[in-house]
Amino acid sequence: MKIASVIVDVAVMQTDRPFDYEIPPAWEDVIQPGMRVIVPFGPRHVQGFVLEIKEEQESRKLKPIVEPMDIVPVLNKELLSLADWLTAESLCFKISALQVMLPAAMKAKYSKQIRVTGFAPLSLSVQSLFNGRDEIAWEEAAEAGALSEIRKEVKKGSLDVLYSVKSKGRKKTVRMVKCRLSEKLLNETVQSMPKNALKQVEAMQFFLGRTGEWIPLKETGMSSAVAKALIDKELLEEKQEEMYRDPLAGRTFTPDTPLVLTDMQQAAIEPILEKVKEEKAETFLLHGVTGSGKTEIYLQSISEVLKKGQEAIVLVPEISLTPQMTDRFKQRFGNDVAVLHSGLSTGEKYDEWRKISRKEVKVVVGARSAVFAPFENIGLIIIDEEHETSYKQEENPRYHARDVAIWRAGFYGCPVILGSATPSLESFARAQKGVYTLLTLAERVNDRPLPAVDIVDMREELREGNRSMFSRNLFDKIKDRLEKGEQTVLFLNKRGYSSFIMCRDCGYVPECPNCDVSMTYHRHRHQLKCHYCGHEEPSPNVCPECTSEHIRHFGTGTQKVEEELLKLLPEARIIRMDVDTTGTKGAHERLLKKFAQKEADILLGTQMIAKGLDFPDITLVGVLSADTMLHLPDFRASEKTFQLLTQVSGRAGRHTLPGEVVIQTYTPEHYSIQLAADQHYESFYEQEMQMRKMGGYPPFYYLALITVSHEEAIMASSEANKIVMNIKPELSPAAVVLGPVASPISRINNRYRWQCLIKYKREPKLGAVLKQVLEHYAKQGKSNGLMVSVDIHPYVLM
DNA sequence: AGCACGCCGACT
DNA sequence: GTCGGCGTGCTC
Repeated sequence: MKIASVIVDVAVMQTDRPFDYEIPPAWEDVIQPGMRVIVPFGPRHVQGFVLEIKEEQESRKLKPIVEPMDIVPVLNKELLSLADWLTAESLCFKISALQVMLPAAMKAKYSKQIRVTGFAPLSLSVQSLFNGRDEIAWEEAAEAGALSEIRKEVKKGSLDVLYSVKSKGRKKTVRMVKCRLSEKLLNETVQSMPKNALKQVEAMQFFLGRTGEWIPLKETGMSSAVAKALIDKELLEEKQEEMYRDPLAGRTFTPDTPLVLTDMQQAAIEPILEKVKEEKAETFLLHGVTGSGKTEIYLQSISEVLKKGQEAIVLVPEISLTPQMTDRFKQRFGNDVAVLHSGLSTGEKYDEWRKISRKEVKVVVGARSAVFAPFENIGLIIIDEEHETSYKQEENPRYHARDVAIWRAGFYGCPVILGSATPSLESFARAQKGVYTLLTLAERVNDRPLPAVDIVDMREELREGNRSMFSRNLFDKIKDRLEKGEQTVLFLNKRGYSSFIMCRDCGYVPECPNCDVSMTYHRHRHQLKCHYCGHEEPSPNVCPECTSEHIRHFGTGTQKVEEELLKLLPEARIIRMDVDTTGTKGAHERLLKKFAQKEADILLGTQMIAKGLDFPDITLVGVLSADTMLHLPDFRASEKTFQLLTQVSGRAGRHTLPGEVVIQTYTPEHYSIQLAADQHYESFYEQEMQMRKMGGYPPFYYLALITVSHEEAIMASSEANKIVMNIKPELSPAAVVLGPVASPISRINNRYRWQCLIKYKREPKLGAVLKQVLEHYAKQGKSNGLMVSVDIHPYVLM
């Protein structure tokens, strides 16, 4: 008999293995590895992925597959083995690794119906619930509080529970109609149709000269009632045609042509093209200062790949997946490009995915998850802004897109380009060691100078009596640009946009009742919100501790900056970009467009404006507080600060007008600020490498983070201790185990969190040991309420 | 994760 | 004596 081994859609340790199912003879030629199927699992039906198909001589009693969910496999052999690797690397469940490769629309949606069997009579109360129908939704019975009643009926055999599985996403279709008559017959019919059927005659006349042609119903102008009548009369025929939702509808792209490369660009692209030609896997680190023309190198490398009939994947950080960026790919490669980003609806993403899967496009530009694009002949993978932390997924499977890209490139034998003006220390260190090949673009295209950078010591400002958030230096320069009609970008180096409130009299700061974090103030709704558990409450007008009315809205959010700016420069036209103003679809694009068209003088924003902005009239960039990020409990704080400041500075003076940058800080002596001002990557690298070496952090050590949580602090800490005791003897003496200590965020959702950090260089057994820990707590933990999670190569240590 | 089965307290 | 609480164990 033919047997399929299937991974079921139940993400827990106990079901994290293949289950065997009989393939019914009817599906024997249909079902293949990589397909989704519906299988019975216990009393219900669930979605599953076929891993392999086996032929067995002896028949055994297995449940049969209910039905396939796909006509062709959604995951090919390569992606299936990538899932194996992901599972092992990130210690996730196999099902999570499989799901992450597919668009959300292909997740299963489960529902239950209750059906009358007719085998036995129904009780009166249940009869009235069904009210003549022979099937109702489970939820309806639940709402009516009739579940126990229903259960009894099911036992009696008078009712049945149906479990259904559906794919979430729908293919979008359009109704098409065609006239079935010949031209001659149509003419006659139009004449002979009853005169009172005016609309029908009108509709049929539309088809004169287009008989036999499929036309979207919409274009014929007839109503659906008319269409129905004509179809019933067999004058028309209809069908549903599958179509793609078009996220770029109404946008046109002026095709562009390759630019002439500078000598430096030429030198950088040659080794890449060579590997493309040889079809050899090699990872290049393309280190190019801002404005040095990395994108053109990407574009021309891709061109070469397409010429060979191969495909290319381009990863871009979500935050810079702006039209400005994607348009360049669209302009160069037109309809060969699919774009995947979070701004698309589930359906739109599904459509883009299908275009890729059917090989209707050759290039994918997208955020992290686009690294799983189901191409089968990849010739190049590019990761732009390689250092961005958003390439690491912070939920299971906790993968890094860079690692996945390199794996896939190994499979297909193709190069990977990691591009950045400020490479991550990990990547640059690998380039130094020769693991990656370093390519350098040291100068801006056309020799445009890097902008001049002023560092302003805000302590000094304060000492001299300037208590505003703008230093005199920055303020004068903003005023100057206003007068000259040039543009300014003001950057608030702050995670998010949020502020908190504090009582000025007693210093009370409202904290989330469930989590150990202060709450975020949302001005538009005058609410306090917790970003970790979602708890919300009205913002108090009186201090709950001391009843003082002096409540200060603390933390300089962009809104506050905007207000103060307007006070000082009422004539300035300001565009504010933060989570509040870019929440709606397309808002991001709209605001940037406004700025590009010079409808504003100042663009004020957070992280999201640090990248990709490339407007000729930006001649001033101001960083309001460069060091807010520096004091986070994160060994990467300096690196992040350096990267951000360098990126932001790169926004100024990219065209003919020279640029200036003002960086305001309370710690002007810090090397990450000093060296970012000098745009001196190598020096920063050297300096930071020393710090990492001393601290025993990456790239000198790898990290693994174990987090233990429990409702009782004691339990979390004692179990974390036990774990450490158990792990330590399994590791080599070279490994360092830090902690356990309480997590920086010591409580989330009423669960206390303890963590321990393992630093290691080579621990072949570590994966197995950690898996054991997870398995142990999956069994035990369920009853004692303990949760344990493991993050290999973590980016968030909180 | 669901869901069934099973074993103990408060109700008609 | 039954209803329903949630501990335990299983799902090809």
